[in-house]
Amino acid sequence: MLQLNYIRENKDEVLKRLAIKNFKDAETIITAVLAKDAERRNIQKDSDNLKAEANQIAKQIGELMKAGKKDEAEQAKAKTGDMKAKEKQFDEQLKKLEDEMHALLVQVPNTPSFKVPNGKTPEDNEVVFEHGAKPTLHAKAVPHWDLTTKYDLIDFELGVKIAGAGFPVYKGKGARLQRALINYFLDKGIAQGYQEVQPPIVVNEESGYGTGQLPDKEGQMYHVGIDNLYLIPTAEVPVTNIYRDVILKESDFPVKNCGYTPCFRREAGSYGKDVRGLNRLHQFDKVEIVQIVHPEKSYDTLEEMREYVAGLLKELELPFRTLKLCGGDMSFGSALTYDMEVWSAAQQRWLEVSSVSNFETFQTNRLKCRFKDANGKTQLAHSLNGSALALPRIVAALLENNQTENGIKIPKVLVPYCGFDMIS
RNA sequence: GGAGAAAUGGCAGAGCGGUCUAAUGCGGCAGUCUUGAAAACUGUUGACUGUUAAAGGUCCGGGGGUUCGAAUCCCUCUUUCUCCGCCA
Repeated sequence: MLQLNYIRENKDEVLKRLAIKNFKDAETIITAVLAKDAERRNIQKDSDNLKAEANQIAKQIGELMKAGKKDEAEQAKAKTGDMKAKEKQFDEQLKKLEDEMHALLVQVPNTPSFKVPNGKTPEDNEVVFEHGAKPTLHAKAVPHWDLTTKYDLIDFELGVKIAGAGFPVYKGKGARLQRALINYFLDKGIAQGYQEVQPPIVVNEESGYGTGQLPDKEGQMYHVGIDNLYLIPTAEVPVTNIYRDVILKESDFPVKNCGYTPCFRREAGSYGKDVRGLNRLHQFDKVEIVQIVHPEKSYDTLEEMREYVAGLLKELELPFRTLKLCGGDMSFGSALTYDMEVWSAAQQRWLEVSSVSNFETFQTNRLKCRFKDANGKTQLAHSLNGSALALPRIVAALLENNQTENGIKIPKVLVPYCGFDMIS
């Protein structure tokens, strides 16, 4: 959520930046917010004055009672008259205005960094880095959904029987490969200075709101109605919410956490080749990295995180490219996002396996995650996160790219984790 | 799931209707002393809002109520602890 103060003082800049994100109603909403804000501040002033007066009288009555001057106390009581009713009226007006302002503000996406390229669709994203040659496959090469069946690694139909489409059952070496990847990603994260955490995989409303999934993406999450909990769509939600209502010390920076969790996404409305095989699932595994940093450092941190994820892909020997997302393709809360895509050789397409974003103060403002700066002033920290990495599409690319006539080769770094070097 | 108790500042803990702008201790920070450190002593030490700065306003788990006045009384929700039951 954007900071009200910032909007108040930089209206034109906010509008200019929101335009990069192609946010249509910017002018209308921002103007409405500022109008309500001005009104609220006026009423607040009147309300505060009234309360000050009432406090004064109450104090006097206290002193009179103590001195045993009952009559004078009664006279003072009479002075309070309709103050109480007025106070109540002010409170109601203020609450109404605040609610209305809030309802408007949560609709406004984050202002993108000026580094964000203009554009509306994924085609407008900017390729900033490309690594590795696309492999040439043998003549009988097939997509991963055929390989998983051929080698009995993943049973999609069995998952349909147990839960539904999009909930695969990993078996044998397929399951072991999953476990290997999770351990590999976590070990790398720890080596990079991240603290490993195992958070809850359901969250309450407040947490969903804190990182921006609510109210914006209500329909994308599985909801446990009876307890009013949401299955997490990413570890970002519980891990970032660790810092909700926390005031950090400057010496705590950088706060680095990583965690493995299953992730659940309803993905309503998806269809076709995008959801074939492992391309898009309702439940999948992911290791997430999250950092809370000093505002001046957040863009350096973003680059560091991008490099880190790129390093993982290099070690896995997967051809990949890095995209800087354009205004129209960025997520709601992000100020700058890099997507990492691996080349899936049998499908002949790029698959997104990581998204690394700087949220600046967008999340921390909702979370009230702050720190005391050198001058002793509290200010909002910056939050960032990235997938490092999401498993299914990595598995898809590994299987497809490394298939030979004799089986599927496991990349060197994973062999110690898998306990085998070939799936055959 | 049943019965009982509790929730106060970074922590411990007092306050149970009227200077509470919340005692006291610990911790943190600054100073004195010291070559330096420790100890001791002195001072300081929350968040939000508001203002050029102040004044003022709000906050004692959340929400609501009683009252001229609520940390303190009432209702409600949540959480924690103790005992019982069930259980990986």
